[in-house]
Amino acid sequence: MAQVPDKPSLDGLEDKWSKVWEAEGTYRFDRTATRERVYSIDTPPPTVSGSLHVGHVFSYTHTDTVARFQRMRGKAVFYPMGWDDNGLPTERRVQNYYGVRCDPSLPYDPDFRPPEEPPKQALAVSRRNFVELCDGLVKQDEEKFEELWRHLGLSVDWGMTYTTIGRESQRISQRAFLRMLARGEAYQAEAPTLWDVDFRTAVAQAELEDRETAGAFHAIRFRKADADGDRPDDYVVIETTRPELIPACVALVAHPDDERYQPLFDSQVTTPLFGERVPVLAHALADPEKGSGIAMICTFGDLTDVTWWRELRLPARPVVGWDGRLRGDPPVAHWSERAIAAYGELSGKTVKQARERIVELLREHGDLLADPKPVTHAVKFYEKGDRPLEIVTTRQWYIRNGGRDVALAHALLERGRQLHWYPSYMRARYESWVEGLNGDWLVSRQRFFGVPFPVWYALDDDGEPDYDHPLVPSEDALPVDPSSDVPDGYTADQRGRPGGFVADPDVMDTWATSSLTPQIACCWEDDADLFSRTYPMDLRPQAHEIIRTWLFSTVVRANAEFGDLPWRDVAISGWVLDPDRKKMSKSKGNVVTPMGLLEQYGSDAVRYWAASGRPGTDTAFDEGQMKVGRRLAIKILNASKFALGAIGDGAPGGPDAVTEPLDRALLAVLADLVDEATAAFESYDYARALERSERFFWGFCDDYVELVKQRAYGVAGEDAAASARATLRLALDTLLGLFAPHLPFVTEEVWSWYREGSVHRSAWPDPAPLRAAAGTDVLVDTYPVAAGVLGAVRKAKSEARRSMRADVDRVVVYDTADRLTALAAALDDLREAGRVAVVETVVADTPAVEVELAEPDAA
RNA sequence: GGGCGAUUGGCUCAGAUGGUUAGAGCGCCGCCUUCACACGGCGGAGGUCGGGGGUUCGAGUCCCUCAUCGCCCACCA
Repeated sequence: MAQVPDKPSLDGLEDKWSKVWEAEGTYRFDRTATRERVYSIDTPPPTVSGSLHVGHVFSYTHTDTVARFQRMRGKAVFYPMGWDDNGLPTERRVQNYYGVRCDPSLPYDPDFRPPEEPPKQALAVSRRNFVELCDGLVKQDEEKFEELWRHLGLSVDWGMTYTTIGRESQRISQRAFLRMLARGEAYQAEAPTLWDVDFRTAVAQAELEDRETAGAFHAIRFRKADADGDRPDDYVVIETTRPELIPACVALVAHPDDERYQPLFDSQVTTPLFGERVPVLAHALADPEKGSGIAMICTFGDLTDVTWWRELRLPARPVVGWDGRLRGDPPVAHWSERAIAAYGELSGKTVKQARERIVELLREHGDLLADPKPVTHAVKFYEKGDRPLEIVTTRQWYIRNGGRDVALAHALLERGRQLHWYPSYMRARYESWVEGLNGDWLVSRQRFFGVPFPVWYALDDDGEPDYDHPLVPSEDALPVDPSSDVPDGYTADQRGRPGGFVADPDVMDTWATSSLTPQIACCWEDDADLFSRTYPMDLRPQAHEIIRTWLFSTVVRANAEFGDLPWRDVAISGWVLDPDRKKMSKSKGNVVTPMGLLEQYGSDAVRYWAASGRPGTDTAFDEGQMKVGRRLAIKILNASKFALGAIGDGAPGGPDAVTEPLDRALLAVLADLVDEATAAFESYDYARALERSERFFWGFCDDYVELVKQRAYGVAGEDAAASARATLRLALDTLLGLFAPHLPFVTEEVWSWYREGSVHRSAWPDPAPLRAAAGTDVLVDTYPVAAGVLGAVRKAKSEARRSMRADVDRVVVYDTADRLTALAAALDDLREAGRVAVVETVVADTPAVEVELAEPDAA
């Protein structure tokens, strides 16, 4: 046991205790615990290709308070940390950091070293070299992240970290994929796909966002095919924001009930400039209110085009290539020379350039009927992208997620209802997402730093891959990299040869791996013993904006593999907002670094701010709250120091020593507080638990400690002193326990002054002994009434501008008979604390306190 | 367009299942160098709870409606 310091301080507690916790294995998971004793947490693996900001500190603190609570409740807490280093964000960071780009056609260079300074022109490196650079950089990042988390005091078992690009994750990710493939839940299809032209990869519905973008309506005339003159009546006018797609036009479409266009249905028109004959068709999705009420269908301008194209069984005339430029060859072979020349004006241009050029051409030909009408409209973007998405037909892998299967969608909605949501209203986001799915989950990405699809294709005699019968490895061979590993029955030299094989070139989307974090953390199939003790997990903590991605996809995977939920509870945390109510921005987050805050205010203080944010609620970034937290932590040091000084070195009395009515009343109130804090934590309301504990604690310091101070020193005799000391000891133990999940450093520091072991391994406060000490006949009001009178005495002294030590001649308390009876037992304490000579009580309907101060000393 | 959430003193927030004069903290003002705490303590001023209507003996707390803000979702040519 350590000494109580003369001058307790918060400085250095983080270093001191994080070292001790590491050395003692305080947070190590007990692998012998059976499932019902385990509390397992599916911690979000932070993206390491960036920096941790205060938003991370905020939400990870929430989870940590819950972990600490459950640990004190006697659970073996399974709380591993993962690092999400897989995927595009890491690729982008590596490209910028080293000034390189990946060129998969290059051979591996084992001696490659990145340049000291990033070159102006990005250096092309092989895929394997690129992946090695990624691996190296993420390791550096992960070390920094771990340091911050330790400083913050996350009670993670640091012996159990995983990374989403690690071997284990790749194995589990590939295994889960192969099983879905075998069950028909994963499939590939060649279909129109949302495509980012800068990243040159397909993207999934979950990664889309709409952005208001400036555009313009162009009124364009299409000549009726059977027109014999050049009268206005010979034309149909459409309005479009994408005139550059006219060469990709395959039909016009109007609503079946639209009388303006009914006569035209099934007739033909010709496209301007290109003279292609296309039909006029009817479809209910066409909106008579929009534009001129008739639209051109192109392959493909937007998702509605895809629907029309599919349902009306139209031909495809794609013009936009993978690079976002118009393709070199015209989409139709039989075009006239004039049409081919017109297309030649567009080919090779970006979509934007082509649009400008075709508008000029249309104007020259008189097919543009008016100046373009500027509009602002919502356009789909990849959430990490800079240019609007195009729709390109490609072969991709999909996982069934209910987007094309009503029965599966219902099953997943049902899973959502089985899950316990905290706060409960967050479930609405899950449901609206599932109900709005418009296709299966596209999981393949044409990128490099990710988990490869464990698949090869046999090449026929012409060297064409047989996509319908993919070659797969056995599970015990996983993980595989098909670009270097060879499928069973083939030799390496058959790669790419007719009659040989070829690797699937794609990697899985990040979410395809992170949707398996419960399986990865719990070591599915790789450690059956651990898995049986930890899975399905107890808690998924996460932010609300990734309900549609991370949460939903995790449910999809667990439902497919195990027919069950991956966890019982989900706790949704809010965002950190700037003081001006905007989501905390990256730039802002870099100005205010988490480590700077932790050093300035102390980790407990920053945790206090975080833990004050109620579950699911966006919270303003507020250094003022950190100051308050720091003050609370210091108060805990000092109040504990006093309490321990008053208790003295002798063995503390147990509950039996508590005899004084005021002491018994305090413990009764404290027992209620324990119940309230426990209930709050059980429903993940760490903020409520903190707020109630804090409120009690300040009253405890201001009122109770002041009331019993003199008695504890012995002015009222040994028994009365022993009662106060035993109560102080019980209250101190209890309060440290209640605060331990929120303020782990200061509570551990105080605990070490007078107890063995860690407060974080001690039992969560139990109200039963407190109630036993209070007794069944306790007058609970004794404490609040006495505290109220003491407050009135203080107020009188303060208003008289006198010292709190000033003497008081007489106090008269007016109150109800019951409350005065409760107060009676604490009158001696009240006189000592307030330096009051005489206290009188008068039964009255209206409570009041009269205070007569003594004359100040003439001196 | 649909849905969810929020709207309480200058600021940031509490106010379970409706019930005495609506609570904190910050900031502000004043006082107190008190033997746990000057990285302090004590006290004060300051809101009638976004607007309107309703239910009720009684509403910040339930219902309706409007407004503003934020977020989620949606096949916006």
